[in-house]
Amino acid sequence: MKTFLKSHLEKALSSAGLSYSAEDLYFEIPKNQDHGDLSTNVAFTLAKRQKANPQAVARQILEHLQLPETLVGKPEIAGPGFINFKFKPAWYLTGVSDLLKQGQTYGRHETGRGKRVMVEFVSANPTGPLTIGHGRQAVLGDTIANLMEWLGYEVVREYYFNNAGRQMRVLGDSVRLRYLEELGDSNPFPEDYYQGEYIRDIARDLIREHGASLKTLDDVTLFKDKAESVIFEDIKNSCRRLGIHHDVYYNENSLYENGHVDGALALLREKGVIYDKDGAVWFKTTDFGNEQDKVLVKSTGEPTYRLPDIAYHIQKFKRGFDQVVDIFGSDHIATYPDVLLALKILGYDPEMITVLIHQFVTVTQAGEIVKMSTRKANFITLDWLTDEAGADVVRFFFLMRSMGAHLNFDLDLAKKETDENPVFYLQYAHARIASIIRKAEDAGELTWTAETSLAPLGNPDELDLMRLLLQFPETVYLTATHYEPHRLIVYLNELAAQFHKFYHSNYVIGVGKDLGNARLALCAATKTVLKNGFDILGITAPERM
RNA sequence: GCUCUCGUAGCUCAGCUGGAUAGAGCGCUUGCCUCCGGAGCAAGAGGCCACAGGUUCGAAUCCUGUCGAGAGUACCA
Repeated sequence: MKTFLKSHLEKALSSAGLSYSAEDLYFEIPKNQDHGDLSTNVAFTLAKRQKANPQAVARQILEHLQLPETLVGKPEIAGPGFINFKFKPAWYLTGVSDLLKQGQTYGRHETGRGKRVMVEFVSANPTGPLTIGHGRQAVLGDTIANLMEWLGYEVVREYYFNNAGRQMRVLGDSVRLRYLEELGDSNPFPEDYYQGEYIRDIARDLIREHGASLKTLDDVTLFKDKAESVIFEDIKNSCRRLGIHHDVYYNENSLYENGHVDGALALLREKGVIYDKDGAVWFKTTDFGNEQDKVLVKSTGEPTYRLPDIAYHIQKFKRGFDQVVDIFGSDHIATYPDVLLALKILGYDPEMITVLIHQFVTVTQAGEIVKMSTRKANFITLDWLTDEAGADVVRFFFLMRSMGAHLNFDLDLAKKETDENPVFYLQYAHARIASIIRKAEDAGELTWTAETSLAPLGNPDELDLMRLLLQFPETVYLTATHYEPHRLIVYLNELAAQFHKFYHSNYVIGVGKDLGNARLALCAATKTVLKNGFDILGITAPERM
């Protein structure tokens, strides 16, 4: 709808002899419907540049603007120089017919066709169950991946993990100590070890499988491996319950085995941004405006997380991705600038990497803030939340706020308010439409197809509903390109509200065949858009509730 | 100390390259079920958009400063 007007406007501008650039042509949907369906402030932008009166410029534009009268009404100049466009019903009718023809592909785009994008998310090391914080990231990542698919990209969902290093040794030893404890040997359990009950569960598993035969084993490898496989399975299951899967689990260790870590260091060294001091290897980030140089390899010979991260991202591009999306919690906010800097030095375009930082979930219970820490075991697991609220509610809840905002999760409210959760409002609209369609078709009176004549539609409720339906493709596009899933929820909410409003004063059944069929088709169109939106969000579209 | 994110209704939050009268949900008040699903609809109360300056035709939105919240600031990840 915008591109249509845009091309006409461009013609008008050039025939009026006004110079413009593509960015000048911007349309917005006015908040106030008296201002039409679309509005442009192009007269302001051009007037500013030429130091002219915006209203005069607007008049000049309109003199040269020719639009098909069957689709668009006469544009009007309003206020200090806005140009407002109002569409005629015919525009909506053809739009909704198209919608019905496209069905479940309505809202998809081609902009990413032939391009590959990787979305990396969760990437929690297998040291414990996923928490609510991980849950937010998991749902965000999966939904952003869905959105990229709707833009036409080929998407790979990736999980990066590390099963080596100190953390994992501590994990293994934690299991070992619990194992001994369960067998009656009490040992002091260090405070910085993993305190969670799940460690004890794993230890009991080992007793079931091996009895006391591991008692004299000092090497933690077996304990570590067992913990890793049990926990990883648990993590995957937590994701699965929310409809989330990963295509690739990328092991940090493979970067060492294939020489990519050393390779990355060597490349940086060639660029002269590396030096040795105090037995460690340093990255000269101060040359690029940083306060401090960063260590890439410790004096122990062990690399810090930065170096494998750099190597990993080099591999992402070598593996042929055109675009990379990384999703981190705000606790990783300091780590990515060094990685991006290194990639830039090595000649990669940092624009190809989109780093999305989401704020943490703060959990309150009985007015108290619950602190989350995997190690302290004072955390709330994602599984628990899924048990309590259900997958749809969990997904929706994590998506409904912008990721830059802290998400306040009131547990008491989440538990007792499930009936009034906004997700039900949307799903109810879908179920209600399904019910109407069933009833109308069962009565044998009404039918609809993509060819059904929508001409009888035209009252304000119907036009408002159609207007919103036709905004869906653009909403998907904006939601995806801004990586802001909550925008789609805001839109779907508006759509559901408009449908309920339409429903209350416009009968489908019992109003005659022509109008009935047309309204039935409008219901079907609404159902399609809701369903397509739910698919992107990953929530179910119930036929009955 | 420094960096990043944030501050909008009683609460939780939207507000699209800066646009016209600042919105939604929950909670509160009041109406609406002989009729397609009342998990709904309609109406109402509720605001110095943290504060102070600046930029311009125009600021919740951009810039500077102050205050307040969160995260980061390791030879931990």
